[in-house]
Amino acid sequence: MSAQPTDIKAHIATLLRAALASVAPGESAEIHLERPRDASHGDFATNLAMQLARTLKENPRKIAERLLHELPKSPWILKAEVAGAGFINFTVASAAKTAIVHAVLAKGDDYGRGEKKPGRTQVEFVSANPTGPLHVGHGRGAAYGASLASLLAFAGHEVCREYYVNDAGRQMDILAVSTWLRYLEIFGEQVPFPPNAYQGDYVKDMAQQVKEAHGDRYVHPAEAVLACVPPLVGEQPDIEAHLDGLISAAKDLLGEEWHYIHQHALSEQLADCREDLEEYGVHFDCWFSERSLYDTGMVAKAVAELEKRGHIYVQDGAKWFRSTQFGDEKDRVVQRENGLYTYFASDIAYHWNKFERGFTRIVDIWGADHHGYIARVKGALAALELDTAALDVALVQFVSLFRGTEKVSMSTRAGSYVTLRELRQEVGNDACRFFYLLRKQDQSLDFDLDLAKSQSNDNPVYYIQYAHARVCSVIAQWRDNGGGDERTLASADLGGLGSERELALAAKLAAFPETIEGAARDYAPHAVAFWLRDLAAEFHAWYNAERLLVDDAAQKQARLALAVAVRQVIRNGLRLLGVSAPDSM
RNA sequence: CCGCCCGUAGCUCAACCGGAUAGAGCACCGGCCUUCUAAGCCGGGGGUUACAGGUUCGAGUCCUGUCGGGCGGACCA
Repeated sequence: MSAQPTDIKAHIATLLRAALASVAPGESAEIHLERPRDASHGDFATNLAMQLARTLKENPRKIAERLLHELPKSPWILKAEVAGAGFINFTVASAAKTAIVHAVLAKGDDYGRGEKKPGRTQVEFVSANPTGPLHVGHGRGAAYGASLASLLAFAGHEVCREYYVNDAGRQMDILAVSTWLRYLEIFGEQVPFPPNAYQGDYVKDMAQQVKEAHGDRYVHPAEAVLACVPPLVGEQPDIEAHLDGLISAAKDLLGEEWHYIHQHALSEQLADCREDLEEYGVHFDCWFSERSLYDTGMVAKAVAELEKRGHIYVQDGAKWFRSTQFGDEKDRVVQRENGLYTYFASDIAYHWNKFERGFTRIVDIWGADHHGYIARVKGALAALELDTAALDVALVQFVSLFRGTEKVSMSTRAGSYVTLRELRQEVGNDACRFFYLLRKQDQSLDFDLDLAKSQSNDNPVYYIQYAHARVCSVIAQWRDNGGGDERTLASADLGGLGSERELALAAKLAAFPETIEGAARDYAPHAVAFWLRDLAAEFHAWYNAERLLVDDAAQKQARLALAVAVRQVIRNGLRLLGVSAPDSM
């Protein structure tokens, strides 16, 4: 008799391959085994015969019969039969199902971890401009990116989590000049604050910090500032040009000291952002500076390389990348008439740099409004003869925030938004992370604050955590009543398990690794969230139907072992989602 | 006008890269606490998967078109 297989699914696949070899030699059809929703269809089902029907030109049921006839006997298969249009359904022995409990307890935190995969994956996410607090939209990108990265890592990939810091653009200049104008206000120099500058109170806080550190060192008379700026006149004044004028004025008047204001604003906002994310349980391995791409000449080098390869032309004084040759709908400017590079140019350099750092898979997580950007970035990679297939872009749809039925408008510049920090304080980190993950990232999300707050006790995350806490509670009582060390449960005799619910639970635990694999493949952490909800539901049903602390010692051991295995899998799953697994609630 | 993402129960969403009778939660109705946490369990009603074609053993899933919604279409980022 063969040794009991630790992976019954793989065992069946092996049997099927053997049958396939004798029924259709040379056929290399992929063995696809699924777990039927309907219990009457057994524990596993394959559509192999239906797949073969195409090439063999034969009735799928007949093929299934022949496969079944050639299927090697196994003591772990109780029944294998043809059903429906040509499915082969397998029913496996109880012992082959419950064996998973030992596997879970032996592997512990590593149960579900995939084999180490070759290559290096980078996941870049959030990457919000460091010009103000993160808001609820960033919260979704952060929750998705962090969980996806954890999921990929757990599935066996080497993963690097990166935040791209946009510290080189006009937005940073606007933040710096906003800070400076608030600083001037403190000293009574009234320069009208532009409506398109950053309005938030945090700007005033930074201005105050500058004053406390350096006194009036950066003060210039309001008249001197306004003298450099074209006044706002007419029906529709050009407020953008006015703002640019203020930036120029600030640079001229402050000289080298402009950089201090600029740097102060940047490092303050970045530190705030980092702290916010760490509290949220979102960690980055690398904070990559856009400005460094300019400082090291990478941007100029990237444009020069495209030019060398003949993909650049000059028109109206600007340099254009011929992205239409690579599937984009129009060509794109990389260097403006005024000599400044565009954001796109630094992004080409950035992605080239990602390849140069040795990543074999690059995952960019962008807001859905950037979707038009994919074609041009891939086009640039193709022009540089880099592997465009190595770049995957996951678009995260928008979050609309509601207070009841009232939609909350969100604008960073206007300063009217709910911050991620406020959201976390109101809803809690766990519920917040989980709520975001409860839908696919490519679905737009209505986040009702009132609902999230009032329903926080009905949030499914508590349902899952409760299952975990319940097991902890039972184990604590068992231990207090002389049960001993729970580690002894790892070798418990599982013969006491046999009810339908127990076998279904064991089968569910066995499906965890393939759930991880599928979720990682599809970039779909939400699949883990839904799966955990199902697991918790099966556990709660069992818990209500049957006592764990029964008198029969052997049965008690077996049930407790199953419960601890469930707890372990919940813990492993929640960890990937960035949600805590509390011992009590 | 063009491109991308969508359209599934009253609401919010799933559905194993084409599989068997499309599933959950919320809401609604009815039951279960002197025993391990009732943040729980058990039961019930609720669907022409926007619409029309096509591909095949089989379509919510793939293709075409129509309708409806969201987001894009800067020498902004």
